[in-house]
Amino acid sequence: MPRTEEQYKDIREQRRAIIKDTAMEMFAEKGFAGTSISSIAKKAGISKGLMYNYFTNKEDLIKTIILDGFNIVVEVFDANKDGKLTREELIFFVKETSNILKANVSFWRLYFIVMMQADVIKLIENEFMDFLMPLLTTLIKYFENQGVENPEAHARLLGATLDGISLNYVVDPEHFPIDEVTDLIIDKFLK
Amino acid sequence: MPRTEEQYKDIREQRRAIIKDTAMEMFAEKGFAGTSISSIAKKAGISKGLMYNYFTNKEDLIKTIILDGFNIVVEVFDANKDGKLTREELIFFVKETSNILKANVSFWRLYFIVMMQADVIKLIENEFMDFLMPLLTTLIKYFENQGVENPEAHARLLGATLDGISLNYVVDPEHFPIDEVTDLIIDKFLK
Amino acid sequence: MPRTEEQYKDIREQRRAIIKDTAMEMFAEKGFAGTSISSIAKKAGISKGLMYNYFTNKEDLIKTIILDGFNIVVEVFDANKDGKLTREELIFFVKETSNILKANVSFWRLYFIVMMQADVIKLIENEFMDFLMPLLTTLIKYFENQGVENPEAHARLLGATLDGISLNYVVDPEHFPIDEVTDLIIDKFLK
Amino acid sequence: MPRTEEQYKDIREQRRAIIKDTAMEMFAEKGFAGTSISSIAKKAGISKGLMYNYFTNKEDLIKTIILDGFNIVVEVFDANKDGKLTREELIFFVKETSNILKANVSFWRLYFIVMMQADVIKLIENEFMDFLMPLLTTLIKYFENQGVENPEAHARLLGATLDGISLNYVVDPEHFPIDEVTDLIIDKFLK
DNA sequence: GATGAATGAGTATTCATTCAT
DNA sequence: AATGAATGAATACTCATTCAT
Repeated sequence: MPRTEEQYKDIREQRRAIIKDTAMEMFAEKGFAGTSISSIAKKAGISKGLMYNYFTNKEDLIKTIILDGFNIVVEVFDANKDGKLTREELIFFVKETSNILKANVSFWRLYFIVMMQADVIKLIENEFMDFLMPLLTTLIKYFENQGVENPEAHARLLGATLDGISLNYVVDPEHFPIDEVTDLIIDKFLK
Repeated sequence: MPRTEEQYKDIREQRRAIIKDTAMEMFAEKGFAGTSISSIAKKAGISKGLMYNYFTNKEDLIKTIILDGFNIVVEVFDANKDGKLTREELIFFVKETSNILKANVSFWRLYFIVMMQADVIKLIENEFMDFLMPLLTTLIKYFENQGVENPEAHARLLGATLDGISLNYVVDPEHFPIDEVTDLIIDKFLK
Repeated sequence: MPRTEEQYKDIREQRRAIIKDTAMEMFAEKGFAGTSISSIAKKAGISKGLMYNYFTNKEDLIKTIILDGFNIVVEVFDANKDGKLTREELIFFVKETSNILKANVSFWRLYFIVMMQADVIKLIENEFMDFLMPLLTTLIKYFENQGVENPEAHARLLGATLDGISLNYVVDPEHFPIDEVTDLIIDKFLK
Repeated sequence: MPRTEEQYKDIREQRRAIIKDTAMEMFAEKGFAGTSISSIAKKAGISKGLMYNYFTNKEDLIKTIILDGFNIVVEVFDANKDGKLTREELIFFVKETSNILKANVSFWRLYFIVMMQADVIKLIENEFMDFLMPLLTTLIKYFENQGVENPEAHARLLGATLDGISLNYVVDPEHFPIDEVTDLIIDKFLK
């Protein structure tokens, strides 16, 4: 009996996930340019040719991986999509950032490593900005409403700080005191 | 008659400088793996073959560049070598960080990119840690002396924040308001 | 649908044979170092890249060719694998050498020319010794059992003589009286 | 005081000799293609550019070396030019072969390597044959006078044996017992 | 859908040779 | 005569991508 359309779709999606996971691991390990399509295929247990059935090319593969990560973040902050931010929402936002990191360190470790690569950044520059700017605008508005002197500097500093924390945690999750540091940010920025 | 030894030395040093500057710019622009030796040669106005007269290979070139910059950093923070930090010294430290970044964006861009690449990290891992750990220790001591509740969290947060700022500035130097953000850090952490 | 495993195997074996034959001819004509991979590819009617699908590198190619020849010889002398040699076996051995040469002069002509090249010898030194030493040891034992005064010199001389005959025959098969010379060796060494 | 013309000529000739000796050693060690002009220059203690003042190019250098050696050989066997061979002369001939080999292994190593390369053979083929054929004829006559059944087979076998010995010795001069083997030939063929 | 053979442009690197000084 | 910087063509090898089956 042939598989149902549903089953085929499931197989495809599982396989896509395997390819993406494998690729992310290898991109993190050897760099984007240093990882060949055929080595990913081999490790993922499929043929080279079949890779192109799932992703149109190498660029598509890395973009998909990166955008998947964006989407997770975007989804989490869905609550703020109205463009307005209360103090409580922002505190949630900050805490949630650390929770997401802690919940899946290994994924985000790879994610950061992959994202930092110059050639990768170049590929997703536009999408990255499309994702980042609304968040930044919302933050700036928040600090404006708080009546601080330099709202953009505040917003940029908070963003940069969250980047720095993520990076430090992800590089050395065992030693970086993420909970204390998170509390400290809230204390410094949001009290 | 051949040129004098002095003349040959001058030629070599000038050429080496041109190659390093050009390479750094391109590595920062396109990444290490994404920049070919021949494209550097072309941009530097010399032949591909001559590159190998000045650097034994691509790895030698990137290492030389990284270590050159590393020496600059070590020299700048030499003042803090006593291991004790006053508030004024720390403020100087923070400001100097942004000054160094601004003074040579393209180098620090490359520097960050390189530090993120797993296989390149291994090349200078040891030297990097030898440089970083004393700074962290000194920072922790500073916050201990300030009598804050969680000195390590403060030190880590400040370090992470400087990382995040550096990263954000380096990725988009035209838009990131580094001076305002720097003032804000001083205001938040060191007042 | 992909080809069957059988089909792929057939394709690979045919291609490998074509590449090896072409390479041997060119190595004999222009020397190992003087023959480029891409020129072999062109003459074999395939792309440069495909060469590396069949042989991991140039060294692998020459080694495969040389070891193919060893294996033919080893197989023929399989009968002597017990390490003991009767006079009859040794006579068979000597006669078989000339028979093998006569049966495929053109192959062995190329083979000798390729084998004589210093850079080639260097690459297969170990394998060559692994192949040669057992034969030599067996020969020495034979002459020991015959009670001659200097068994190693006898064994070496017989080996060198067979080399010289092969070389002379292969260089000029039409004029070199291989049968008479073979009979003479048997007469001189094995009576 | 400037050097005399004579002195300049002496210096040139000494330098040419040094270059040739150095080159021969390196060609024998690493093969012709595997030895770079600049490595010869470095080992000979002169600049790369000056090499071209002494030899018009790499081919000129190898040809000069080969023809030099060829002249040595012709000179040594001049004594046998009368076409008649006594047993004592033939024994001297055989012994002299091994003496010449032993006296300059690295040259003969190179010489054999070069003779094996098809395109180089064509350069000196004629001179080589002019030298070899009379020797063969003389040998055949010798065995005729000895009253052996098949004089040509004897002459060919002796020639081939000397070739084989030369080859084996030159390939592995440290282990090949050339003196014992030489004595054995004399014993087998010339007693 | 699936395979892996096949392509060709691209990469780092080497080296004989030239040339300004 | 002497130097070594400079060139550029050539080489081994890689890899994203295509395609016949």
